[in-house]
Amino acid sequence: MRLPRSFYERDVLDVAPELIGKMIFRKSADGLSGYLITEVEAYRGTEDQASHARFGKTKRNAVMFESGGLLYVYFIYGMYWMVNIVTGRAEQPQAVLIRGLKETDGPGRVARLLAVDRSFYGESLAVSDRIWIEDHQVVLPVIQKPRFGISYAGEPWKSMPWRYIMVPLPRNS
DNA sequence: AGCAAGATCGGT
DNA sequence: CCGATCTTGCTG
Repeated sequence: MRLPRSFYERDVLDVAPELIGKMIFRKSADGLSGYLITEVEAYRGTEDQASHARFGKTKRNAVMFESGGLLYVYFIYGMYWMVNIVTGRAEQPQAVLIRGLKETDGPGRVARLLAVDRSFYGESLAVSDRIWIEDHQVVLPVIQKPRFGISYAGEPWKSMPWRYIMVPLPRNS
C-alpha cells in the first residue's frame, strides 16, 4: 500500500534509511513501472552546509521548507534532473536524494529512468496518480557512508554518514 | 548585471 | 581526467 504523508513528516535521518528497499512506482502513458530503491542521501536543515537550504529559502528550494511527502526536483550541470523527497515538518528544510534504483546507479540516471522533470516539483507522493512509494513488510539491512559530491561543504558536513545503501544480498555459486 | 560553481555522467 | 550545458544564487 501507498506510504501516507505521515511517513515523510518525520526527521530525515529516520526516513532516509527506511526508504531503502521500498518500491517507487511511476504511472504514465507507457504504463505502470515499479523500482526498488537502493541508495539515498539525507540533507538536513539550514545548518547542513551541503544542503541547498544552507542559504535559507530561495525560489528553487522553497518546497524543502514544506512539510514532508512532496518532491523537490531540480536541474543541475545543464543536463540532469535530481529527484528528492521532502521530509520533516514545515520550516525545517530536509530532503532525501534518490541516488540509486535496483536497475541503475546515479541520481541523474534515476531521474531519467523515472522520467521525472520540472513538472514534478512539489508533487505529493501521498496523493499523486503518477508517482508514489509503496510500503512492504520486509526490513532490509542498510549501511551508511559519507555523501558524494559535496566537498564544498567542509567539516563536519562532508563527513556525515548520511548516504544510505542497501546491503547486497549474498550470492549463490 | 555578470559570473563561478554545481547533491553528474559518459567518453577518452 | 575532462568537457558538456544551463540554472542558480551570490557578489558587486
